[in-house]
Amino acid sequence: MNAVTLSDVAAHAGVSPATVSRVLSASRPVGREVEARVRRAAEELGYAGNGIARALRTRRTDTVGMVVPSILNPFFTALVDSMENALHAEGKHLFLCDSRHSAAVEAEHLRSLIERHVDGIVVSPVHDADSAPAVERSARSVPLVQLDRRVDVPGTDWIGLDDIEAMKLVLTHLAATGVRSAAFVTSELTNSSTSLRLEGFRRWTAALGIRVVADGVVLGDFAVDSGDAAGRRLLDSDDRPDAVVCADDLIAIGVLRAARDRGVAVPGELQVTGIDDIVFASYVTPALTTLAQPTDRMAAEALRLLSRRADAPRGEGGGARVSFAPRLVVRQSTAEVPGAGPA
Amino acid sequence: MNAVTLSDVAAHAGVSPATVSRVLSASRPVGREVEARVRRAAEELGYAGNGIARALRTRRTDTVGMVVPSILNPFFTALVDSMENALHAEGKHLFLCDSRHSAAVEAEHLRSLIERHVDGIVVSPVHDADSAPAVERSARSVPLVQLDRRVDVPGTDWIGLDDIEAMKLVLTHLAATGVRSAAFVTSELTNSSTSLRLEGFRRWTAALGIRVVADGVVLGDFAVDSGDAAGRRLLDSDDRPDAVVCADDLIAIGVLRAARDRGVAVPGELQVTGIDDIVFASYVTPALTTLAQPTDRMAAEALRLLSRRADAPRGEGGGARVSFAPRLVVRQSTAEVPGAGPA
DNA sequence: ATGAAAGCGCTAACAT
DNA sequence: ATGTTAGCGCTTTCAT
Repeated sequence: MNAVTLSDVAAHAGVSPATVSRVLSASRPVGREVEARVRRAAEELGYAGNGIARALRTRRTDTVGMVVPSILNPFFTALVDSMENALHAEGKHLFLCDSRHSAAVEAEHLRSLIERHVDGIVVSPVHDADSAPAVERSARSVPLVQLDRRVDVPGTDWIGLDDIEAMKLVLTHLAATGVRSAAFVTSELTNSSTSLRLEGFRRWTAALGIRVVADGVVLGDFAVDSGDAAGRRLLDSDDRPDAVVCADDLIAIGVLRAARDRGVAVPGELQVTGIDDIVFASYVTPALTTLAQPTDRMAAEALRLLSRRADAPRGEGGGARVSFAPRLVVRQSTAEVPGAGPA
Repeated sequence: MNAVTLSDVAAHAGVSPATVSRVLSASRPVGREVEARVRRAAEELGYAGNGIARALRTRRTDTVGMVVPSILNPFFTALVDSMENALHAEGKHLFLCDSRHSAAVEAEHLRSLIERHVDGIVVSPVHDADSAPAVERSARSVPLVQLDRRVDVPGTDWIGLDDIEAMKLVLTHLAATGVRSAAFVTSELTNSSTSLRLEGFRRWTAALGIRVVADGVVLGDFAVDSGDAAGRRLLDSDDRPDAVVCADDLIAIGVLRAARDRGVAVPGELQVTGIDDIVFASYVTPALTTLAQPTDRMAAEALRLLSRRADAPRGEGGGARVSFAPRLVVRQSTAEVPGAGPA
């Protein structure tokens, strides 16, 4: 519909296209009077510019692609928001892709992003194994960092949570409230977060002398319904735990619902914890004790690593692994710590 | 990093660039043997293609831009998800922009999308008045439809909820449960949804003989904390309503929290309703009675209108206004309808 | 069925 | 400080 080109502006202002380009991109000094004429011409014609042509020439799109397992998961929504903020501050833009938990869709998105020549890619791979080939291939043609989840690809950077530390924080808190036995509810072991959190759970229950109940590790999805089902199972068991530690807040909210349906008092008879501190964690009843992830800092770090890769000569180099410690947010789904006075 | 071009493939296969293009885009018949040779060459060289160059030439990007007030609002998250689904089905991609409730940021995003030559724009304008200039300007250079919220710009299409019908559904239900007085909590009157919902509230309370309490229309934001504050105000008032009708689920969740803090039983002493049926509406206590929006159908309709505009010669034409009726989802925040037996 | 050539709109050498 | 020229990688007439 709009077809005003840079050459049109040049003709209108009586200068060369190069001069117009210099004025509009401020890439080189230009005479005061000429500059004014060019600006006025551009204004009069309603010149809009063509980012496609510019990108073809400069080989930069000022765009970063982001691929997440599902934007419907509030944690990823928050991560996307943090990335958008961070990019906006640098005048860059975000091209968002949703894998809908499918490695095939994810691979397709990655290919498309590379074809679009984004300046970098931030990806949270859906699957430990299935995601690896596409991630590896992509990392060869564009700066790429993994965020939150990761696959094992040599020479790529990763930013995420210190999962072991996360489990330490949660279990130490629970131990202080008097918990003697616990269960762990998480997703299938097909992504990195899950595996590490389970490892942390095992390590720190052992270290703190908390007993893991029979069938005390339940695998499902990162979803409320999955947590609900797991909760029922655990509550109906003969070996009911003092606490259910969940690998994310959605699962924890499901467990809370199961407890309510079963008439089990939280935190009186059962304590429950999550991870992520999604917005709704504070709105459920009882409000959820969880671990907050510093998504803003993670996003900033992701961008830093991305531009480092962009500047690097061609450095495969070692893959950086930057993990952030979460912050424990104590709410009403866990019990008071004896001796700890009220705030 | 990757620099394999179509010409490289052509040279490798011993054919002209034109032939390679024809094979890879299947745009014209090509000899069987030649085709095989080209495909093998592309494969061997790891040819990826350059979407920028293609877009420059074809003037199509297979990309639709979407601009929403805030992706952190779960309703918009759902809308984005629906759009992504619909686009994915047609092999197109979504370029998502978040206005963070700022008309200035929104205008910037719109400009950027046009510069990127997206094939179309779907926008939910943040502000009745402030958003208008940029929306109007954008609509002149690219097919554009408004979704959910709208500004008054002649000749642009809009898809959204039938807000009057929405209020009718809610209030009819409340009347049936025995509600005699009500209040309405919404955002400031700076966006289209709010104004229409308020109008519907006024019209249908009058029609159904429901009294609007003193100071019974409270304005704030589409946010939980805002609903919480409004809820306290209404509950502390001398003229406490039987029901609080909220303009979205976030507000309603805030009102529920206020009721709990004040020890007011829901739905016994106070009934509460929302709009949107966000995922968490069913997880709060008591689960929220609300109106579900058919976001998938809305997204599909948005795309249909978009391509209609793309095909149109240059038709300003009349702006279509397509509104969808919501579906009432009755949960525990409203009372039983007397005489209506259990399901 | 294939190739040659032009050009999408812009920027970056290279002149002057 | 400004203009001239070439060309980013692709598709698409127009020839053959």
